[in-house]
Amino acid sequence: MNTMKGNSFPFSSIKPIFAWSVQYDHPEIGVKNDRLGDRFFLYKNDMSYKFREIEARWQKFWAENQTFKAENTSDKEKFYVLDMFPYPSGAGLHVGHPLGYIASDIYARYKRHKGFNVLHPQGYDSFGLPAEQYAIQTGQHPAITTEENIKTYRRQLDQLGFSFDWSREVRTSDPKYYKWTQWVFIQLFNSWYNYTSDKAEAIADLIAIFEKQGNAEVQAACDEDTPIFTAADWSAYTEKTRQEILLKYRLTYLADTEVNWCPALGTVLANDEIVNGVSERGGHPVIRKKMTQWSMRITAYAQRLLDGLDKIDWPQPLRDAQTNWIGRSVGAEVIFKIKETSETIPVFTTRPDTIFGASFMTLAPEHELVEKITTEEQKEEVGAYIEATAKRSERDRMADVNQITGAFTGAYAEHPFTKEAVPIWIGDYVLAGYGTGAVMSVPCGDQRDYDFAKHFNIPIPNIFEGVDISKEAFADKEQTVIANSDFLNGLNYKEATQKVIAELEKLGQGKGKINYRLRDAVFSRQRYWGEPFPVYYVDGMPQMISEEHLPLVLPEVEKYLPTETGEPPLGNATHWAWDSVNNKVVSNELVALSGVEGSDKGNGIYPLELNTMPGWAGSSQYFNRYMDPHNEEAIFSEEAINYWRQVDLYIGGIEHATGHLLYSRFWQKFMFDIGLVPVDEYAKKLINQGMILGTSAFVYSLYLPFGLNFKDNRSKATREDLESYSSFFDGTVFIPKSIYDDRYDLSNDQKAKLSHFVDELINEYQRLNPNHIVHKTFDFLDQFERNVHPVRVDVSLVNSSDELNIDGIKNWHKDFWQAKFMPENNKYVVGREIEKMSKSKYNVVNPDAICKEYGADSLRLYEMFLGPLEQAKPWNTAGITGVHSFLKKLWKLYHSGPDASFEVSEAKPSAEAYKSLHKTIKKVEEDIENFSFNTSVSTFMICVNELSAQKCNAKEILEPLAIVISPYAPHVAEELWSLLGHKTSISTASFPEFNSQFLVESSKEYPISFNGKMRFTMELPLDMSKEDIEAAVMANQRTQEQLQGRSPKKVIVVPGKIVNIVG
RNA sequence: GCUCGAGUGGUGGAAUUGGUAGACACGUUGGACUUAAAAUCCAAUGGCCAUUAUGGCCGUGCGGGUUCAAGUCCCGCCUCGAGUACCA
Repeated sequence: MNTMKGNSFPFSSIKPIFAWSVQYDHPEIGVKNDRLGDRFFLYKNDMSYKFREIEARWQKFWAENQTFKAENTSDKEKFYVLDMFPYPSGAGLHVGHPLGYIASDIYARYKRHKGFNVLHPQGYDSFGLPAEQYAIQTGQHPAITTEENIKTYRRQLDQLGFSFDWSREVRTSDPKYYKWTQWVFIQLFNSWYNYTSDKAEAIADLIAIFEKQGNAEVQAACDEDTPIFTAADWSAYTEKTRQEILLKYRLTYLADTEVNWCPALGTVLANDEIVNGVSERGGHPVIRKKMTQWSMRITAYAQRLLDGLDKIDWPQPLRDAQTNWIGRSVGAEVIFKIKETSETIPVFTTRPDTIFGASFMTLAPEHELVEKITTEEQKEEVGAYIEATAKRSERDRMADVNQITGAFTGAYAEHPFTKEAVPIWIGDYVLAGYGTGAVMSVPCGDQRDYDFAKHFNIPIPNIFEGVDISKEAFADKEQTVIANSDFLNGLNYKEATQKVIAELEKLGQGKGKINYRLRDAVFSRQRYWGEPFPVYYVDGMPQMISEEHLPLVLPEVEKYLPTETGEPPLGNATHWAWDSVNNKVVSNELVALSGVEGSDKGNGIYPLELNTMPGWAGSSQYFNRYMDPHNEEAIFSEEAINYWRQVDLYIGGIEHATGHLLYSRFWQKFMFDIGLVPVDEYAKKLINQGMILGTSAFVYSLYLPFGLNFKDNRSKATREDLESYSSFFDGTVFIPKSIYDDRYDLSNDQKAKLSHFVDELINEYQRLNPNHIVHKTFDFLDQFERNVHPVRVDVSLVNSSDELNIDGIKNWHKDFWQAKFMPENNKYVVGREIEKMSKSKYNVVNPDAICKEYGADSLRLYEMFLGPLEQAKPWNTAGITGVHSFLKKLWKLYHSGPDASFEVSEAKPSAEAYKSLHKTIKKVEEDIENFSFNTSVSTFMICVNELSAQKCNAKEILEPLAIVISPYAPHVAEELWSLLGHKTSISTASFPEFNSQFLVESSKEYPISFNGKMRFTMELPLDMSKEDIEAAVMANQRTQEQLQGRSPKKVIVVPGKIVNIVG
């Protein structure tokens, strides 16, 4: 919270010569001011640190001189520093956003000082949902909102003094940019994945293979239902069939995908938009529905995405997240024959060694064979079960894991070895989307199978030697010795697995297999504000618009909601058909005139795709596009990509671990395969900056029954209100137990306050209802939940003493004020909670105010000073005065002249001054290389404190010092640099060379410890021998005092470090 | 449940390869300057004990261990945070 402390003068550049102020609740004047207070000053100009003026001047200078423009050719070595580009939301930047940008900016500036040609671009991920939702509500075109938001972002970024090369700005929603997103999509469409060469290849090559030999020998990533065909079959197929088959191989393909469909809203919902099976907004029913959607065959790259992680310097948690997400598991596919039919069921298992323990099989309810194999007697039960599970969303299914449900199909499979009948069940613990959607259930070795068997009374044969399975399954494969398993008896897990796979292969009923959890990525969204697909449909088959006619620009629509027939918003466009003869977008009406849709006799006008691409489309190639952002002929030139190659340092949040950071690696690998980029990992090193957390404020509002439902704007219950409740409200006031336990982490003071408030209400009630007996009860927690609850309020409306700005609240949230029975005059109980900083949590802190009050350099230093970059940390402005006064001290060092005017001395600096400077150079250099920016800030403070104490004003010290500080506080550094007489930007200066000779010491303050505990220190020459040190220490009187006459057992002397005496 | 990360003063956090725990800052207290305040400067500030000085004891989530020496290494726990979840 802002306090009255610190440099809070409205005009920093002028210093008060006379001033008086009115304090809060001034005892004499009796004036109560609001928090910011009113101050009246008379000012005179002086030479103090005028950060506002300085920062504005240099920001202007950098912009006018394009100081940070990077060239694609240079004698210097290149270095590419990248930030994750922001989504320009309407809320603007909060103090959490710049954290990573400040770190990367420091690094980029440092690398420039170190003589690198640095590429440090910035842009906007400007397609996205918030702008679209705003458009739905207001009718405002998302492009306009987006443009406005970008302006705000740009202003906010500029005021922080980042060294971005803005000439390379990209925006994903700019047709000039998304032209190339569409272009990559076409390349993906025209490619397939060849497992033999282990890379993506042209679809034309695949066609050539099909023409020659069919697909039997082709090892490719393809749909599971791809039929096997010969060359003769291929030539006999119709064009449409061929296209259908090719679609099963393309890296981007159309497929029926199961989605959460909300008919009332006419859109697909993400899992977290559904609560208890109904939509979060509106409470409409949601069903699981198959929809034809574009998908990306990212699974083809599963292994390479895994292997690539070893080649890049990314944080371990992030690599772990991707590894888990890809979820490689090694096992076997086993094919079970179904008795009395010709059908087979393949299952995937990681424990083929336990096959003799398989006492049943379980299929996912959605499994396609379920209908075929279910017997007449079981039809009803199975049908009912499937219907019941279909109603439950995936999320619900996951939520009640403990509930065991299933149904018997009546069918039996044949065990591959024993040939015994294995009953086939269905159960929703088996997921349709993983493996084959079917499992062989081995209850003795898998807890889920065990629970299922117990629940349905299925036998649980034990196939492990000497293990008790009467209570639970035994899943420790390392401890397994197989028994009751024919040829596997006595073998351990490894041997048995090998053997059983060999036997299965002999039978032709299985093989070793590696399975991945990773699923193909759905690439369609039923949204307006995204990249249109460069796709039109002829006879239901997708056709690509040829590359030279890109971009296919997003059409205008009347409204941004789905159409009445449930089509995506683009279905509202009147001009959204493709004239394949003239290669342009034309009116939809012309499609109807083309006669038979798709027929050659028509006019060649076809419907365009109505879905748009997801958010991660544009962010999957932006880092490469920055290298050559204005190229209209190609996504980037060969020279540019070969010069910059890859990102050397990428800074961004870990929340993108399994989204953007995985998809973009996939795109890069694909682009590598088709020869567009020289490396298949685009970011050599990645750092995750920790989140800056916000402190949310809650008001614990008491919500007694009689406080509800005021019809007018009254904030206080009347006698009538209270009496109207008397019939069912017997006077029991439910005192929240929570006041007294720690659920809401209330302080004693808050508890007392809330408790007092309750008492007051009871008194009020009793005054009005004297016949009622009122008693407090602690028993009705759920009543409390309903009656007293924390209500979020904007943090800016609560001061540091937990006082509410009541007028502010009234304006801020009308409903909040009106709906609740609240006490008058600040008798609120305010609670606080640290959580993610977010507009929806009303806990954002805007950097603008801090910039205004302390300046960008202070904010930059402070954000770094908060703690290690990678660590999550709550925002708290309390300490910012520290870094701000550091900057003032720094400024003073260079202003030793009369009236604090600029003055530095040409005189030779002292040895101490050299030492202070070179210590700092060394430490800061190490810190930046290690991304330990917080410790650099304290190093600067130490240095400036030392130089101030030495009264050092030597140019020879202060000039290099400005350079060392400039990556962190670039504005003040530029100003000092120019005061030192330089005409060019400090960013062109070389980082000072560290010279160790200034740090050479002749003696050392040795810590003398006894049994490892330091007792005193002794100053001894560093060139003293071990023996002499020992002698000197032993001769010291204080050593003898410590020993008290005992002779030491041992004396450890580590020259230059420590002396330890063991007594 | 699984995976990863973290536990150090009133607070944020320092502590290279094991070698003076608490750097640097915030806050607090006292002082200087001032009619008064702000700003600035100085001093103290892990806890407990002692105080005439030199001091003493305990301390990095808990319990063990290795070592001359452990915040740091090893073993076993506890707590918190993040991610992920019926993945066969």
